[in-house]
Amino acid sequence: MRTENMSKKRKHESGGGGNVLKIGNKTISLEGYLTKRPKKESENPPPPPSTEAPVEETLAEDQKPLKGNESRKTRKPPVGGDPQLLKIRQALPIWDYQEKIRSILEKKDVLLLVGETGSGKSTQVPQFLFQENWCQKRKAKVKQPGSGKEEEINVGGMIAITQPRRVAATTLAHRVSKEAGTPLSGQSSDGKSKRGPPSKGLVGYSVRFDHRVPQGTKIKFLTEGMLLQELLRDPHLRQYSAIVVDEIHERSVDVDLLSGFLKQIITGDKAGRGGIPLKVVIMSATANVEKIRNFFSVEEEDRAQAAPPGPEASTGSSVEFLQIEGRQFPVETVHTTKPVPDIQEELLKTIFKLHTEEPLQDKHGKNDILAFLTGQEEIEGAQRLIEEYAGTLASNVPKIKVFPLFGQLSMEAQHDAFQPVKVPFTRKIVLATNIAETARLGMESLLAKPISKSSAVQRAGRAGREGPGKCFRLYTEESFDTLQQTDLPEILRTDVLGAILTMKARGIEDVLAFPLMDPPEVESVGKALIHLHMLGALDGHGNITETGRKMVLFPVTAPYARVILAAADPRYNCLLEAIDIIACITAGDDIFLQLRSEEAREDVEVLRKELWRREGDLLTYLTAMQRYAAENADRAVWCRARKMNTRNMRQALNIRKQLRGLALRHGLLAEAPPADPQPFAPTPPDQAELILKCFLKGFALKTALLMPDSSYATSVGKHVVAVHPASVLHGQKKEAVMFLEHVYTQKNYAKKVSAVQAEWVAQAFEGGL
DNA sequence: GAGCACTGC
Repeated sequence: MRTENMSKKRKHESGGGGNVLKIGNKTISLEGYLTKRPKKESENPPPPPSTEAPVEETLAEDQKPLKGNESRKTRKPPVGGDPQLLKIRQALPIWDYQEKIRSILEKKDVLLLVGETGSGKSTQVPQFLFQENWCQKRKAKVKQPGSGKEEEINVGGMIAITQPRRVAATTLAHRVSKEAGTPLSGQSSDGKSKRGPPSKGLVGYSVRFDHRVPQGTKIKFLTEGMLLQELLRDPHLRQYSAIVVDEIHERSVDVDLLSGFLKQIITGDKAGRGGIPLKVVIMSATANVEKIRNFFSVEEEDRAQAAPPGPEASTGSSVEFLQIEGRQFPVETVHTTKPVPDIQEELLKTIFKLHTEEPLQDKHGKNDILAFLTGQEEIEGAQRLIEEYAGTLASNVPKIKVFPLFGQLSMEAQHDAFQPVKVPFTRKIVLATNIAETARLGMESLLAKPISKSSAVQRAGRAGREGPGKCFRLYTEESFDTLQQTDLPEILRTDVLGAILTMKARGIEDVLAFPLMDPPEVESVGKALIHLHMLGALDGHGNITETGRKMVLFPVTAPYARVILAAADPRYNCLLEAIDIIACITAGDDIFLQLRSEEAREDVEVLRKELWRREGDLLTYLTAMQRYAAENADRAVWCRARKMNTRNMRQALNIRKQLRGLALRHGLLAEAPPADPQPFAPTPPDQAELILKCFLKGFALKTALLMPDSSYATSVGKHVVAVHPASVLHGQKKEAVMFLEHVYTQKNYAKKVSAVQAEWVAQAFEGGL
């Protein structure tokens, strides 16, 4: 049973995979919640593949391409692996389509595959394809760009499968390597890679902070962002024979950009790949794929541009379409008959009606309840009310155990929400934000979004994955009818600054001509171009500069990348400090937890004030990072004493390490900084001034001057902004402030605020700092 | 004195 609530959240479906999920070092079992496999199998998890097995021999046999006229019918199923796993794989809806998929891709370069979550497409499609003839590594001749000399290179041999999120990529890779029966090891960026000779394996993955690509990898899972990064070094994606783009329906900016680059590669002249085509499989969990299909269909004009029409030009370039039929239990969807005046009350009524009327368990499993709410506060409120009311129930009614689930909860608490309740005669109720929707916890679910009808319909279908289900929409059928058909893709909702720089750095001169499924407004592209010019990433002709090329090497937004470059300049010489600050800011939510009560504030006031700096939030972040890194004892204890977000501080340290490494590799740092812990020494005021001037290089537009009436007005546009109460500069008057973020809520608020001098701001605009 | 959620390099 699911209860859903109107919410603006992004939806998401997880990829295939098992019912056990690894997050960092933790293994989270989804059993008893949204179990994907029949009970029997999940109760008897197959043994891990033995590392003693003759892996190399297996590989040699399995990786053999088909010979000449070898019959496909007689070929063994791909990769031995575990026989129990093979049985599960054979039961997947996609299994019966494998010959069809192979035969399509033998003839065509592009396949659009629609299949529900759980159809097995993410795990099986790459395994269906890696032995194909076209998927083997080949020698090819390409002309060198400058000299025109011919050079022999390797093209192809690997399949890339992109995922929107890291957890999905790593989880799927683990799953597929198990199925394939080959170890998933190799170079790990965390320095924990195993000793001894590098192992061989069919499957690898590459995500930020974590790369495991064993020797002989044929199937590589990566995040969309990571493939975009690879595109910088390898514009023709020469190491790949095929790219599988999974979860394209989510329409992230990254997947939209990736689609554009892939379209250019498949419609281009292929000279950069020595004439060897790149196969592309586009996978979507939603059926309304007309736009995607049209986008990848090669129009006559595209083809004419790509190559002069030849006898074979009219075949082989169109998009093949294949829909996988899923298995579905019926889902009863119920709307309210009239608009709900109080959503909280309606939620309670629905939950308790279900609780008293529905059995705790039926033959399909437990009847737990999952409800989606909009935010943490709403969840905490609902939990209080439910528990209060549950206490008044008669003793013959089952007990209730409520599990809240939102991003700010500790990993342990999030983990709890996925465990079956151990107390007998008790129903589990999970109250979640859209965190439960993401592959973060590997669980697919339903969530009504007022903006997307198609996904609401799709989600309702999902309630019937393990057995008949019910879906309660706490709004009327009429409001459902008013929902938009689909979501607005992210690229139309957000700033395109980063997207434009991504294109420019990958050789796109005319960004307006770049193929996109949903091109943003020309005006917003123009604004981004101007902003990039101001940042020094583009020259007067709109061409990428050396500065711009260096900026894209750093995994931060363009303004932060500009700050990093400025900080590396000998005139400023504050790179390590800038990196510390940027790491803290980009690690997620604020590293300082918001304190609600006066009491909580008093508890940590003394310790927090040790970190405060009169210069503002940036220098405060710097102090926090330096003290945290200097901490020799338990860093988690250090965080808790100051009510700081432990998870984000750990993440900040990861980012800091990555940015330092990149700075070193690209010559911004002469030598590696000394290892932690280093003794803390406060940053002197003149150094603080240099740091703030560096940030002005990236954020000159985000400055405001003090007005005679004590308000602040932005330097450009003269909009009134107020310093956010979470800032250390709240309530203070400074002649000018720089803010890295702003939100418009009750007021126009500036966040991440620093005190600067009006003169510095003027200099930043003149570019004369 | 505030307040939506989540993702990526």
